Amino acid sequence: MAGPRLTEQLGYIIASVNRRLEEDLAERLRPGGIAIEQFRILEALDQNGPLSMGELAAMVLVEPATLTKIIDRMVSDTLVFRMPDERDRRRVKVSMAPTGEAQYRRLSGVSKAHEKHISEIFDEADVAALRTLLLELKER
Amino acid sequence: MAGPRLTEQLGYIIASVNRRLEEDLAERLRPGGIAIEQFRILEALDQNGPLSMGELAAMVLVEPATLTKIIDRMVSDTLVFRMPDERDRRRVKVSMAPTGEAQYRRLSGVSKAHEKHISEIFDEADVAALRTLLLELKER
DNA sequence: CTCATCTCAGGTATACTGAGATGT
DNA sequence: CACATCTCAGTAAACCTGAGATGA
Repeated sequence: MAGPRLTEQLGYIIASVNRRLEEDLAERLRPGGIAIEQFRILEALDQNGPLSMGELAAMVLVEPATLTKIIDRMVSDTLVFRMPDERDRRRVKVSMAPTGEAQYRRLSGVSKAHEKHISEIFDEADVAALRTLLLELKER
Repeated sequence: MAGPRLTEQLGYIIASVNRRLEEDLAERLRPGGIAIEQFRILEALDQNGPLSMGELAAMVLVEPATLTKIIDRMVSDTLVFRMPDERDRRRVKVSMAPTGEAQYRRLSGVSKAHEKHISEIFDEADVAALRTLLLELKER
């Protein structure tokens, strides 16, 4: 009748690992004085060009209402700016501003270092296996 | 020079998966009107008996200061109670109260169902592999 | 008119930090 | 005295929900 032990549950293990990794990443971003979500936003914009609020919220894993406030702050800091989407004027597109590009360039080594930190724990095959399994889990 | 794509980074993938799983778990717990952290606390106490605030905080993945407030609420709801640890009186032990046991019993099927939901995506070997890889990542 | 997209506002819960109290 | 454990207070950011504005 007893449930599975907490520490053996996959959901719990993933939460722990996620916590650890976010601590590591936050630590690496601390000198830049930028939060993880903001960093991911800059990264997403750098890699995809301008994105709508909705697309960005899904990508950065925050609620739309929360993203509104994050972007408000980033606009104040002139990291990004908003623009109406001319094709569908309900949408608001977010673009990288020069300050944001500079900021991102300064921190762009962080992702690589962080990923490297992770991969040093495993050999290549394990990293690949882990990625495949997690991606499968993510899609469902 | 470009960093790894956001959506291919292991850290990001784990964050996404974690988010999905927490949504699923929160959904299952909604009828019981209990949050994930509180549920994990009840689970930890059920499986280990009374734990100190420090042990519990580590297990439930929250800061000690945050746990203090969560336990305050749970004490108000008579789910758990605090007791001084007689061997080391700096410590505060948290114990399950009868209401908590009843509440947990009512929800104890949730963990199993949640884990089952996860494992249905994979075959047994994949689940085992994933668990092993994540545990390795967790320990470092 | 219906639906989609985004913003806003109110209330609740958490994170983080540093300071304080108590005990080892 | 140094150190560990827990609590407390203040600030910041996030969640959730529902309501509103705008436009397809």
